[in-house]
Amino acid sequence: MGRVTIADVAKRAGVSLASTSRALNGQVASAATVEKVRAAAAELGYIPDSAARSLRTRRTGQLAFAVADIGNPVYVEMMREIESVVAAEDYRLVVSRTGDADATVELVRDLNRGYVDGLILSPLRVTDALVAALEASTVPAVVIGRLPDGAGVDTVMADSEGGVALAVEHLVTGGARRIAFLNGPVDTTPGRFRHAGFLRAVAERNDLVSAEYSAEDFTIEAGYAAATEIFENADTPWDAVIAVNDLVGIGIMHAAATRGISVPQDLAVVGIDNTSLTEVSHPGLTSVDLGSTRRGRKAAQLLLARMEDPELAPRAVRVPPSLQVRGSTTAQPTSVSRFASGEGRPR
Amino acid sequence: MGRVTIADVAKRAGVSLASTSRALNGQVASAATVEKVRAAAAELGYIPDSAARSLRTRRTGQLAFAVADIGNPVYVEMMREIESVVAAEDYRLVVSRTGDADATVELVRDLNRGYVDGLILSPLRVTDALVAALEASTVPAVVIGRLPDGAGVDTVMADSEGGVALAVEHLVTGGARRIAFLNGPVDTTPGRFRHAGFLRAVAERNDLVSAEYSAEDFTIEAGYAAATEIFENADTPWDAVIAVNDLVGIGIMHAAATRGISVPQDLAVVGIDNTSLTEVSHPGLTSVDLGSTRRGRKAAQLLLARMEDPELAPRAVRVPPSLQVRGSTTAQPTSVSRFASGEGRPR
DNA sequence: TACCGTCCTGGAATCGTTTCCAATGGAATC
DNA sequence: GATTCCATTGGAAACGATTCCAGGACGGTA
Repeated sequence: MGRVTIADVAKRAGVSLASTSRALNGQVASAATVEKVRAAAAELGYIPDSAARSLRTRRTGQLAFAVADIGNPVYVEMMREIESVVAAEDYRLVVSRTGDADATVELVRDLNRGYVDGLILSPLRVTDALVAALEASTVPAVVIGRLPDGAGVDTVMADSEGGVALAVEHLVTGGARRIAFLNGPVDTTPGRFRHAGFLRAVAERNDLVSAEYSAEDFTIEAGYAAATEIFENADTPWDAVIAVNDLVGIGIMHAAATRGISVPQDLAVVGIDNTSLTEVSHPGLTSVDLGSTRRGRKAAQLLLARMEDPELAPRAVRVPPSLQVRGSTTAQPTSVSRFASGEGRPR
Repeated sequence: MGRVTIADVAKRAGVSLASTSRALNGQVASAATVEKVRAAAAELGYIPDSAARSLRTRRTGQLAFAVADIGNPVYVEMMREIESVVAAEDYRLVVSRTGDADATVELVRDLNRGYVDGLILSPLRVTDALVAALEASTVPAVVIGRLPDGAGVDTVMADSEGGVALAVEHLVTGGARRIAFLNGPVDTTPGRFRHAGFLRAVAERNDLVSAEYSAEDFTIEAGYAAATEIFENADTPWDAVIAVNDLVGIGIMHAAATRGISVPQDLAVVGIDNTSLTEVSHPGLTSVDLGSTRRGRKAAQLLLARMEDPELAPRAVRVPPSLQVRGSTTAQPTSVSRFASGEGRPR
């Protein structure tokens, strides 16, 4: 015995194929028919075939989430949130790697195969070709990040500038005057905007000494290497360093520990993203929360809304930042006690 | 103009639909035909439809990876590895949550919808119904974890017992005699086997004082709470604690820090899974590596092999454990320097 | 009784591919 | 020149669902 199809169910129930389909899908059908069909389907253990249904309905019940590196906790947190939002609407989540710029464009073009009903994309680098592909796509897409003004694509963006300003303000309030920014690759969206935020925040005050460095990647290792170099060569002993993300921030803290620089007494460190890592490090890493889970949720909601009504005007949502202060910027011996109290990072 | 179908390409190329399909899929076709078809397809921007293809070929090019909680770094590491293995064979990855026991069974049954060609499942709890569903499934599945002996399903398992034994041995060598085990929920696969490993390892020596506790969940928070309670009530000051996983281990270290217990001098802590978190904490967390990435890779390979040949006899692969020693068990001031050297966790 | 409207029903078309199978044409062999 | 063979080809039948559309049954009203 092979697969049980709807035809088998129809035969067993003694009604037509059409009626069977209607009965199973809650379309118009008499109570008697529904009853017979339900029973027959249950007896046979009928399970509808996705491919056939997709072919006919032009819907897959799947959404894609594409990022550069699923290893980065910030993407994991987004994914979790997105999964929970779309699962509530019975969508499955397909994960993809964006790869390099060409691969990203290829990924967007591939949407036309129709293997998903929508895409949430968080590209590290945005090219013209990518924007064009997104605008041309018949499959709805939402971008988490920044697109050029006027791009006809839904986006949800973080307020990097505002977030970094919060960090600078916090550090200055704590007495810091010599503040460095350790960026990641500058040709990326986060690299560019977080850096810009730092420049602006620093420019707004005239009592600060500042400089920008950059790590080769958004990783702990790269952060460690870059920080080590800074510590060795800097003629200015920095009061504080703001890292482009938490991973790089952790790398800085390790480098400091290795050289006997104590955090936060000798050096304050601030990360960005407020991932769960901030609570694992010791001391806890003060971090700018750019709302990754909220961005994930927002993106999922935008996508669902657009799939509902494709004619909607493109929207750009901005999620406000906040600062989560931990031990890496203030000497608070009880800074780890939140595990008992349940405060801290939003879950 | 609507979707471009293969019929449009056929017309444009001036050949039959059948020939067009063959030409595009590298089946037998004359060079001239291939050329014409290629050109026509390119001009029209033809992209084959996944649903139609799946319906006909009974293949989707998708695999599912199902775990309890994508937030746990050990699953993220597995997923990364799995993704890279299957992407090389042009498979996409669908992520699912296992949820509770019933939901897991439901998930396996759902495979019969045919939305994926295979499944990699890492269930926290294994029920008879789950095993039955897996054995009955027409879609190949591989389980990362333990199934009852004789279950006709491919599995890849960690050597929890061996791994915990390594940890005990390491601690004893370091001088520890009073060793506690902080488990997670005991009715889960990892809870059960890691605990059993501890009991056996301890039983093999007669000079040890030991006890087992359990945290309510496999999280930092639960580890912190349980450890705090242990520190408050224990009449035995423990030399070392082995945690059921890294998250709980980190929780223990935080609890220790809060109470002024210094690690590793007053208390040694060992985690399990050797996730990236072990290098974020300070000091670094010594951890039993149960080969999560290798298990992920193995699982992916087993799955691909079984899809290739469904008649294969079920296989059970065991991945050997190792111990990664870090600062939480030995006072090594340079324990964080590996970021510079590139050693440590396999990537 | 005739007519109309409502509610259900089933036949058949359709979604876009792949692939079976019979047919064609030309080259090669005798 | 007839026969065999091989390489290609195109028509048509799947794959398994949903949905259009015409028609039948039935009840109510004139």
